[in-house]
Amino acid sequence: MGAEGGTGPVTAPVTIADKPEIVLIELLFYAYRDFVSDPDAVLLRYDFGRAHHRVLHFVDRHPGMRVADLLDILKITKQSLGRVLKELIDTGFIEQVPGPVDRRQRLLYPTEKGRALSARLTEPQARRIGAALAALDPAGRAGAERFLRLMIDADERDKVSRLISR
Amino acid sequence: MGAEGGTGPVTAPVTIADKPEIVLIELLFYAYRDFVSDPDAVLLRYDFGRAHHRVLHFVDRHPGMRVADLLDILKITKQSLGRVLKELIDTGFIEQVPGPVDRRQRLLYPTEKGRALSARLTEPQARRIGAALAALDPAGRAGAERFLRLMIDADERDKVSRLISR
DNA sequence: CGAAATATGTCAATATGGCTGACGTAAATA
DNA sequence: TATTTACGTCAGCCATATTGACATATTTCG
Repeated sequence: MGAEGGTGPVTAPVTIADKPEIVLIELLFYAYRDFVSDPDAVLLRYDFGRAHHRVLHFVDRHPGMRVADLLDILKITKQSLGRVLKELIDTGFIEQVPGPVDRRQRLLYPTEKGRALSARLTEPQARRIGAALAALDPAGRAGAERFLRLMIDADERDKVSRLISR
Repeated sequence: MGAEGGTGPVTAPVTIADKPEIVLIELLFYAYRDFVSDPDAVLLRYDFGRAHHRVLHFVDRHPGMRVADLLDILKITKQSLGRVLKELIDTGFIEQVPGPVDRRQRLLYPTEKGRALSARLTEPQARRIGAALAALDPAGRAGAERFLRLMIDADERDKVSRLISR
């Protein structure tokens, strides 16, 4: 093979002919990059970051959820969650209520204020999604949803499906 | 209306009937969460993180790209890129070559070693994508791809399309 | 009942990956 | 020649994550 034996620069691009899956790999990157940036402007006004958004979203979506459930969704440690959650509680967006049956639990609820902020953060993302779905036919919409479900770890899919569909 | 005038906990969940777009919003979160974690195990062995992966991927995909192009894809500052890029260069995964026409540029190329690592990092993600696509019919596949393209900022779509399709 | 397990919180140190601002250099361009 | 461009770098800081250790209720189990 050629004279370039060294570990010099490789000039041949990786094409989608070589690896067709690259298209979706990269689309996921670009899509997520832009999609998650939507609420940044609003978050800034509250001195919050994306971590606050994620926490508030899931607490708002599943009022009364346990801390452990939230950790399992976010896949972070309780120490990481701690700070962000504390700030959301201190500023009155989330409230903790002792579990009525198991009093070790501290069930998480949004306040009215929390619900309102969550809705405001969801708004631009929902608009983006809505516009995309409107541009697709039913088969396309179903494909998008199925594809994303299949991106989830196989052993998490049922749990996620249950969370989403309620 | 009721007696609960205070800003007490809100107990009503947000349902997908209220906001159908939430399904896709959450699926994007769960999908990305698991999808990007695939290469972590391999990255660990090289003392690299996800930032290294992203940089190596795009340099490998577009050999000879300019630093400015990379910044525009990643949407980070040159200072952030700096550290990660330096480590990839110091460890021999990426090489810089002065631009032949504009010598201010430092064109980025993967080394053979860099190409190999990039392929290894891509592998598990490509498997995940491949399995998902295999489970969809052509209309579903097209829908997934179109949906993700529509998640990208409108004024970025053409640029991204050009990047991907070469 | 007492021991063990569970749910949660917290303190401390550290890593990663981002940011802003300031400044420097070489090369292209006006 | 003056300005702009492409890139790099130093310094400090912020957000978000980690590991490990330890504390406190409360529930469950033997």
